[in-house]
Formats: sequence, structure tokens, C-alpha cells
Amino acid sequence: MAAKKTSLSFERPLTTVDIVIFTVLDEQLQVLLVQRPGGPEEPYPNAWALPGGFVDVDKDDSLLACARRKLLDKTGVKSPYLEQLGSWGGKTRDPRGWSATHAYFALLAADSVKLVQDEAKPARWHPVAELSPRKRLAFDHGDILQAALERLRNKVEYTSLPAFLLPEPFTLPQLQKMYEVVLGRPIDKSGFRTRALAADFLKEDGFLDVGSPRPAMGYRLKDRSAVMYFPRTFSPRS
Amino acid sequence: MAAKKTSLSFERPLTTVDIVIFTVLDEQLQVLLVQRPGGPEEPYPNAWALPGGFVDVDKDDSLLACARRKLLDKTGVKSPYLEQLGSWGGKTRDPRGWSATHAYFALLAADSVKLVQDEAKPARWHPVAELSPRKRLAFDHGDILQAALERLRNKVEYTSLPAFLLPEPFTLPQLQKMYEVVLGRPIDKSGFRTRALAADFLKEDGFLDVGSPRPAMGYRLKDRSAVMYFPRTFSPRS
DNA sequence: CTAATAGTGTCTCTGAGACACTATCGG
DNA sequence: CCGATAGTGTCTCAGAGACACTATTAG
Repeated sequence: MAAKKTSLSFERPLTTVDIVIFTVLDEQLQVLLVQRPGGPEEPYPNAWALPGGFVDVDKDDSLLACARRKLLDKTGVKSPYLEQLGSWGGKTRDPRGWSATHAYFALLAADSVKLVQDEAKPARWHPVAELSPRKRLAFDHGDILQAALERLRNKVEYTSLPAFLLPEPFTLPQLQKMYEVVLGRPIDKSGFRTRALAADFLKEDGFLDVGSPRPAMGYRLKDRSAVMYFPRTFSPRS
Repeated sequence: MAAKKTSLSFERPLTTVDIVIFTVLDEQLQVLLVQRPGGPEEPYPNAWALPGGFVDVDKDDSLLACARRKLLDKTGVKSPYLEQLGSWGGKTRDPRGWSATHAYFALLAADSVKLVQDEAKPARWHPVAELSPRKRLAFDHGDILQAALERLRNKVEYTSLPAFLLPEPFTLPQLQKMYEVVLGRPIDKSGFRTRALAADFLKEDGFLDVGSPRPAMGYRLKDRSAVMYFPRTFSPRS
């Protein structure tokens, strides 16, 4: 394993990991952003940015481990839904030099989060509807967020992803609401129930009384590590 | 732009770009591999690997540009279908140190390629069916190839990707053959034609005589920079 | 004519969408 | 009883799959 360093002396890009963390809060899709420190030597001082940072070659065994570490640090959540989104790299995206970031995207239930406030870097939920072109994010994080949103909205059409936005157990009406919030349009109840149950990724877990007149069946995911793919989408006929 | 180097003195991972280049040759899906040099200081000497290498912070403006450069160097092809596949990074994947690779995947027509042979690194097409667990690829390139195959087979079900495996103009029977080769199963002719034409991504380009008894209509892509998504898949009924 | 490939017509059936309906609770 | 939410039944229709059919060429 004694690494040969010969001819590896060229300049290496900076390597970071950034995470787009989504949740649904107040019936709105929200993303977690941190405010960058304001020092004069900092890039994008005081701008909002995705949580993330440099890979630590001593602490992190892999990119995924690095993402998990950063997510745990910020939110206290151990095992959210986490998938790779892509990578962005180039000469000009960071004024400090050629840099490449590995972006991940995560879904979690709002109430499972205890935001950890680093006084230098305050963290806050931002409704995605309220920041589209408004305040510009640091680096190319606006592009990354955009890609994450497209991926999320796309996958929601044909997967069980929104289940990760809810604490278990949850009811079918609650789950339907998650789909509707992410997609931004109502879904037919009957069709939704038929498909969700036919997809066979839920198991019953007793009745829940969530304050509505009639108690509803509570459900849990059969396998929290698997995502269900529906054969077709929820698209309206149009 | 004068970059502050203060506090950026920690160790940086090695950064590479690797490309999974697919084509169809002899009615088989094939992938381009290069043989690693055999020097005693080289990792995985003489093993087959995906084409790729270190990002050059002077030559490459971005990850995508880096991928294009490497692809052009190896195959002489300027504008193939090229998309990002994902990234793989960790402490142990390269014996020379913590490294992260940005993987891309490309599709091109076999006859558009003039393989550039670097005497130190011979390049050759390998039928994917013939190397599954057989010869182990260098680094984690087996995993990357596996991911590329899954992505390709998956997307072929509902996109026009196989069109990039053919030189233009091509006939519908030729295009159908590309789908069948990648999917590894026959497709119904009538349904295929209906859907391909309804998807409206082809434009007619006169009749072609490809040696078969009856000449067939030749087609070109309306927009070589866009991929068509079908509303449903080609899956057989059960 | 025949063989071979290009291209079309037609039947069936699944499953999604729309929407009206019933069921069960609190008050 | 009523209102509200949970959950079901039913009609229709687009579109995919299966497969038999016609069309056009070479010899």
C-alpha cells in the first residue's frame, strides 16, 4: 500500500461535498441553507449556501460517509433518505481555485430534525417557492438546488420517495399530501390509494387518530432502505 | 480573484474523470477499455480499465470539458452523447491515496470511431456480455461499469438513447435492432414503429438502400442535443 | 412466381383518471 | 341528526402488446 508519490505532484482540485436537504414544513417544500461566514477572506460572505464542505481525508472513508457526517452534524439525523445527485466542477466556481463538489440530496421528516446552530454559520429552512431567482446562493449552489428540485419532482411522479418526508407511522391521506406538496397539484384520492397499496411497499401499523373525525389506518415502510418504483406516473390526463 | 490560500493547506484528494463509452458492434453491446501500463510503480499493472485520468487544472475548464477532451483523445469523436453518471470516491479505491472520480457515460456509433492507440495504453472494444465477473477491472471500474449498464438499460426502456448508437441517417428497423441489442430481447415491430414515430423526435431523410430487398425510409434526429422521453416503457406484458 | 424485408391494421385488455358513492367518527 | 374525513365502486378511454395482414423490392 506504500503509495508511490512520483509524478503525482501536479495541482489537485479542491474537493467538497454539498447536500440538498429537503423537508415539508407548513405544507411547503423547504430546503436547508446555511449562511456563510462574513469574514473578508471568505468567498460569498453572508450569502446563503447548501450545507457542505471539504472532504476530510482523515475522517471520511468515502464520499457517502462524508455526506452522512455533514448531515448528522447539521441536523442530528442518522439515516435519512440520501442519494447522489451529481457533481459540479470547474475552474471558476470557487474563487479559491479549481474545485469539484459531489452533491447529494436528502429527504427527511421535519420533526426528526434538531437544527444544530453553528454560531458562525446559522442554518435555516427556506421554502423553495420563495427563493427561486430572488436571493442568489453562494457558488453554483443555485444550479445544484435547481437540479435537485428537478430530480425530486421527477422521481416523485413514479416512486415512493415522499414517504421519507413523514415520520412513521403515517396515514395515506398524509402521504398523499406529501405528493401534492412536492408536485404542486392535487391528486385523485382513489387512484392514489389504489396505486400506493398495490405497490406493496407499506405495512399496516394500527389506527391513528390524527385529530380528524374518522381515525385512519397508520402505515410504515416495509423496507426503509428501498425505494418503490411505480410502473406509471401520476400525471393527469390533460 | 487573487485566491486566499490561508487555511486551504489540508490534503486534497486525487481527482479523476472516467468515461464509460458504449457502442454496438457485431450486434453486441461493447465497452471501450484501455490496458493500464505495466510499470512496477503503476496501480493495477496491465489490468483493463475505463478510459480516463486526472483532471488537469490548466487544460480543463470544467469536469465536462475534461470528459470531452479525454473522449476526443481516445476516439476522435467530437460530439457523442455524453452524460454524467455519478462519482465514486474514498480512501481505498486507489492505492496512491484518497481519490474521487467523476464518471461519465457516452454512446457513439461504432463506425464514427477511429481508436487512437497509445502504445503504453492499448484501447479495445470489449463485449459487455463477455466480461461480467471474468477479468476484474482496475480500481472500482467494475462497479462503475455496472452502474453505467444499469443506467443504460433502464433509460433505453423509455428514451430515444439508442439513436446515438447509429450513424445518421438510419432506418427504423436498424433503430429497433439497437433497442433489442441493448435490452437483450426482441421488441414488437408494430408497437415500436408507432411509438417511435409518435414520439416525434425523428425527421425523414429519403429512402435508404441498406441491401435488404425493400428500401426503407431513412431518418435523422430532429435535435441531436435532446433526448426523447417516452410516456411508458417497452416492457412486455408480463 | 418466391423469398425477404418494410410497413400497416386490428383486436384485446390493462390500468389510469374522473367522480360519485358509502363508512365511521365527533359533536 | 350533521359535518368532516376515511375509504370504495364504477365507468370510460387511451395506449400497449400480440399478431396477422399488405406492400415493395431482388432475383
